[in-house]
Amino acid sequence: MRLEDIAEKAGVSRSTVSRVINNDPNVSEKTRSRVWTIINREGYIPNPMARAMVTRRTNVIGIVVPQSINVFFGNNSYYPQLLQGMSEMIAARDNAMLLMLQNDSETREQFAHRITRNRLVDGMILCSIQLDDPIVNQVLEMGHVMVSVERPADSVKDRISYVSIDNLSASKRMVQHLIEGGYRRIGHVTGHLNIADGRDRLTGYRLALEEAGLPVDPDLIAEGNFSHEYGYEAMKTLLPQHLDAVFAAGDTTAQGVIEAINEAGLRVPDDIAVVGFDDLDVALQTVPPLTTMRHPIQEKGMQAVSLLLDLIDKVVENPQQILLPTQLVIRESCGTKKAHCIA
Amino acid sequence: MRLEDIAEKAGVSRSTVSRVINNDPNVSEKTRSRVWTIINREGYIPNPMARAMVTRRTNVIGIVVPQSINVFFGNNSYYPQLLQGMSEMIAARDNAMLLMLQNDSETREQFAHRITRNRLVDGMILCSIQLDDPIVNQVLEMGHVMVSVERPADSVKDRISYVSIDNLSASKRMVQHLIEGGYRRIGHVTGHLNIADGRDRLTGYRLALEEAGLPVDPDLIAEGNFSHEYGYEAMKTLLPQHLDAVFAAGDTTAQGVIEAINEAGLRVPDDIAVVGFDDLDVALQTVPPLTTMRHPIQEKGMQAVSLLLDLIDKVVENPQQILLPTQLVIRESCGTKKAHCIA
DNA sequence: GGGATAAATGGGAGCGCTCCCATACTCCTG
DNA sequence: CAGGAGTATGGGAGCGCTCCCATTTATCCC
Repeated sequence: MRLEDIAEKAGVSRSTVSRVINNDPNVSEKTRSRVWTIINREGYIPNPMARAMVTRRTNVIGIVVPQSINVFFGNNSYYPQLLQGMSEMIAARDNAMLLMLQNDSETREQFAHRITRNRLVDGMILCSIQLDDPIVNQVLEMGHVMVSVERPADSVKDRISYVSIDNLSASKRMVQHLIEGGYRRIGHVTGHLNIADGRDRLTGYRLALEEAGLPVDPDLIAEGNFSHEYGYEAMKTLLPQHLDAVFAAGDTTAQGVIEAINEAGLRVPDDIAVVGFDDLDVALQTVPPLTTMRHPIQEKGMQAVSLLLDLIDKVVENPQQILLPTQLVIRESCGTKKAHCIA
Repeated sequence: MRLEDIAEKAGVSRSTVSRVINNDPNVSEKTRSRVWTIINREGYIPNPMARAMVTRRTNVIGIVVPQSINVFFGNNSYYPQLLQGMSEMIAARDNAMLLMLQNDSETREQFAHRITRNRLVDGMILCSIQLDDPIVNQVLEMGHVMVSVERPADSVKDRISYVSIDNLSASKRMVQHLIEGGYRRIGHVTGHLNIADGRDRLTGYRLALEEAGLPVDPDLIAEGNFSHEYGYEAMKTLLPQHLDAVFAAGDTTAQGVIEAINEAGLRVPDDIAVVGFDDLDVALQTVPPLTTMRHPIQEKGMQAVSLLLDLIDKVVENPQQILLPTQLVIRESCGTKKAHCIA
């Protein structure tokens, strides 16, 4: 069933049917309703390719996930929430979502090549890009419209729109809360330091200590990558340092940290306080429940899509920066609840 | 850059360039290499819409997930593995993946309507469809090519191709293992009973008991839905029945079951043996490690894609059924390892 | 070496839409 | 009631490819 067939059945021209479908005001009420009747009766659906051919818009946007999916989804509610938000907004704005995952069988370069050669999408959302990620420049070079859900490297900051949070201030706030709680030897298990989120959280940790006049001791910092496993391993290396508190750059990491602490026969928060970041599902499953920094992940996905579509429609211009609010959520793992400071 | 521009630069016709791109053998080696040189130099990439317009193939396949993503990905490695497999095969066969998720803001009917009206995809893979799912009939009605990764209801079995495992035999085998281990009061926390996987596993449980001459006591069966929470709740209702073993229809469910058992002050497997199904990541994280039924989830995703593309290409005909092998993995949670029966 | 056969190439038509311009029709106003 | 502004409709062109058929060029064998 083609548009032309509908035109014939309705006794009007192609143009008129096209106008009806595209809500052009220049159609008489009478004609409009007659055409709609036929369209519905015949179950006509416009051919998206033919449409895209002319309009140069497919209404498909790409979600680029430059890591094997197992890393992303494994026991971690961050990406599901992000994707859910994107999916909601994509559907609301009548688009479709092309998921571009890096496969185990391909290198970063091959993946970058594969996605940049995709001429189907109107634009893409880059998830968890690394600061020196070659994908960014390649996507930029190919002239694709894009939005990152991660602060981009400074070198490309003025060419890339993004939606994120103020990781620096938020993690600084988190560490300040520990300091206010009376802790002095505060360790940090970092996130992935090649991802802005991870690096900025480390910077925030440093700033909080410095501003409080506390030393920033490299021996109290262990590198992680947001994962449970690294949290566990990193904490084991930190244990001999006799910390009184640990700021883990993510909740999943914090879970691993708690595990290592318990395994050493110590208790949270009595022996060592632990705080996380993100307020994922897991923050309520740890024992004790995790003090963490909440931010609207699903909302981030929605805003990213919305921004991308606005950029595509040229209703706004590159580069846009949207920072979403964060909220300190105090639970039992930081041990300040019953103590002096209820922030 | 259009195909025609390449033709001009190479001094050949559109047709010849098209032949080169599509690997038509009827092009001289000399011409072929000259054209490729120009294509690469100019960075030409064919317009997929124009191509799709003529060939009636977009090389995009839809992955239909008729549940909110949180249900799917939440703390559960099943879907990540499945998606990963699909992604690998989709890339290998030079296609793209359109992810169609049911949103929180829409009903099942709205979702079905949205996806069936999609004229972009060449075919779709249905994930975890329910036995009476209206989506199946609607997709069928619209004439979309599809593959299910779940055994479809009998009423449509002869019209739907699928890739799955023999859930019935596998779960029967699992329960037989418990029987061989000497257990007699074996309970079952079911999966989602409106999904074939869940229902078939219940049937397998029943058959195993019947064949062993044991009674099938409805009081020993509690309904779950593959989730952790339901496993926990279901087990609490089962606790008064003095079971000596429990077959959980999924590993995540088993995790909840173990939690409930521990909370009641009982131990696994000494007081109650527990077995799961699927061999997800979580099976190694429970204490003790979970005896479970392994099946190749990633492979399932790959086969489903491969089958779908073959159906689209008409190299095979509907309906095809592919059943993948299962493997009993014996760990500590069933208590048979040190006992008489090492199956 | 010439005719038959095969290989290589070119160009028209058409996929199903949208967009633009031309035309027809409506209605108001002086 | 003529004229003009606005409203409604129709039809050609073209988006960038592929496919088919016609034509040209190379190859082969007696």
